[in-house]
Amino acid sequence: MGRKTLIDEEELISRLSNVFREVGYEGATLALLAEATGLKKASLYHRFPQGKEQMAREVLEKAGSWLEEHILAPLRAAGAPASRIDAMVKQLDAFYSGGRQACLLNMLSSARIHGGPFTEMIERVFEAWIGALSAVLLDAGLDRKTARSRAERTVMMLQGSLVFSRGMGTTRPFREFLKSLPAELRKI
Amino acid sequence: MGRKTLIDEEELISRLSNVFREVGYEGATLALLAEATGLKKASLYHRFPQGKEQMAREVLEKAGSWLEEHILAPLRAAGAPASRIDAMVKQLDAFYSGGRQACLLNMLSSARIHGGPFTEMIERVFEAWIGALSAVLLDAGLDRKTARSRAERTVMMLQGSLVFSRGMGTTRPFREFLKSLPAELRKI
DNA sequence: GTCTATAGGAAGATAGAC
DNA sequence: GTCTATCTTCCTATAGAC
Repeated sequence: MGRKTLIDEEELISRLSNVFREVGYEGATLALLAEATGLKKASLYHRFPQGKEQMAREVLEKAGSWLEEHILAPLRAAGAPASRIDAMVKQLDAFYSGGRQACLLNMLSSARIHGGPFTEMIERVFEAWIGALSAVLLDAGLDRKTARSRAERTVMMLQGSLVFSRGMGTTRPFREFLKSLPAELRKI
Repeated sequence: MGRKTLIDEEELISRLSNVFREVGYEGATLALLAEATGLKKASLYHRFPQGKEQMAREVLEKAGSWLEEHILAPLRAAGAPASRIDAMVKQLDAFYSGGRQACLLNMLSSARIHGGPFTEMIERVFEAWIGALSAVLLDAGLDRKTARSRAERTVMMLQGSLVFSRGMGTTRPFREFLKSLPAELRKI
């Protein structure tokens, strides 16, 4: 030992992600990130030569590809719109740990970096999410405008339920929102 | 000069508030806060002996009393529920600068302070807001459970629309949400 | 690949003059 | 009440041994 990888890539990114989701970009000190990963600061720099900004970028990229794989791909898959939406709900529940973990898109959007290196990626993720959700609702028979509007409202309600859950110190709002979502989207 | 107050209380809190709303608690450095207010760090400490934490606390208190005065009191006032809601929408639009400024309740809820000195106040503000909104919807003829649920959803959508607006770099989601709100609340 | 040690700077906070 | 100057602590980042 001493020369081997002590923590695998996936777990490393996941632990870093937890920190950024809890305290945001500025709140995530290298001391916190090191503690969460079990690595020393210098080891983190070996893996991420550009430091904290690179860590946040890779964490955000990972979240984007996770969303693509576990949420968007299933939304585009074959099957009834209703069952595709049920699948999304299940994955969202897991991704946000039943409402206990905040969304990176919210926690990183205030990072005051020169020009904002996360801005573009955050926009892309939001856009992809709403696009895929719109497509399902189109399949379900909604017209283009209504589908887009309802997709946007869904993403906003998800974000809002996470903010509200965190602020109130309970996961109930998030859980109730997820529970009501399939019926909401089926309306009209 | 030199011994006089160069900035009045209200304006001071307002400028500090803008910084916390933009970059959150950890992102709000004393350098930023000093720049925004036109005061030097030492002057800020003269006014806020407990430093940044006190600044954030007073800013949050001010936001709470602003909400009470401009949003909750009008919600409780005499008049048709619909017109009281219209009044709230107008005030919300001003308070969030048409969607350009984030909500303190979101931006301060991740402040990683020993035990979280803001937690309690954030909960209280959310609770008061939803209570007042529920009461209006009760007046409008909704049953207790539905009124409460719709009030919560309104607050969540507001938060979500602000998060989404910031993430997408446009105020459109916030503005559209506000515009649709009166009709939404009138349903059923 | 991980570590200890440390540089260099920015952060929060204070002292004391005016 | 505001300022300049300074202190201390924490933070980001690097050097170099193993």
